[in-house]
Amino acid sequence: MASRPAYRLGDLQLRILKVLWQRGPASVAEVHQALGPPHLAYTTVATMLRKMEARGLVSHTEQGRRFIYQAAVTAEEVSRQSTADLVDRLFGGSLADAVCHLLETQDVTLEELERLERLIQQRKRQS
Amino acid sequence: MASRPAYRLGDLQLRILKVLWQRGPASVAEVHQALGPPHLAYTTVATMLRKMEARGLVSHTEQGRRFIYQAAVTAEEVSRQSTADLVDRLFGGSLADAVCHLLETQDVTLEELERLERLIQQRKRQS
DNA sequence: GGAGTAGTATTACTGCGGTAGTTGAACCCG
DNA sequence: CGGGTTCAACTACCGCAGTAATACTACTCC
Repeated sequence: MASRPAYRLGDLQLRILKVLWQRGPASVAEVHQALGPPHLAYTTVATMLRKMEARGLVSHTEQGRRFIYQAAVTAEEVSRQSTADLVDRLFGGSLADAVCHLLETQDVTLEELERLERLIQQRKRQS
Repeated sequence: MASRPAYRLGDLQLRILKVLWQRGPASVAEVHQALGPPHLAYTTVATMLRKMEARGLVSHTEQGRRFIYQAAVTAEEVSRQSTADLVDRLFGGSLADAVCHLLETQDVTLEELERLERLIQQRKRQS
């Protein structure tokens, strides 16, 4: 069920999820380490993980007295939701407008342009 | 100065800015009305505007005892910043990855694809 | 068994978006 | 002049991200 109310994640939450996506299940200590400098307090990470579990973003199992956390949402889901949210908020849901804007205002290399071209070709064939 | 710490705007803030961008300078009452249903309390809008002014997002002049607010940031700035922020947070700054993801996970019509194609052509000529 | 250690639980505080009630000043109208 | 209206100011409260200190618990090792 679901269609959870479109999560808007904070910086730390995202960083934590990235760690879990990359390394799979991990203890608090591992996540804490993996976050790298500037190092937060261990308890900060633990607290955040607990809050995230309450929101259904991660889940944990116990291994002895250690908690092993793992992501409960996929990177796909999060990216998809977040980008859709932004496109919606800023561009009234028009994906083309959004991409337009991206191409117009951000720096793009020629390689990237060509990559996108290929992607579009491919996408066109699919429809 | 400057390079303000990358604003991450809330929903209401964005909606208010959109009103101001569209209609130009406006009184609280006008903004309030323009926001449309479901109608917030008048004071909610007034409070938000004051908070936004404190953050430099809008500014006001006085006309009699009425405050006339106007946007202090442009739509361009906000879109640019917000999208860059997202691309950064989610895709490690890679614009191509971001667009890729957009094309892969969201629905795109053929028309949009063709529009994008033209845009890319045009962009290529520019570089 | 007692000390240290590793780990979770509890609690707390800041900042900010969002929401709104209350208050007080100024203005207008009869 | 006095009462209703309009407006901004002030205050307050919720929820949540972020941060962390403190407290409790259990395990380990001499």
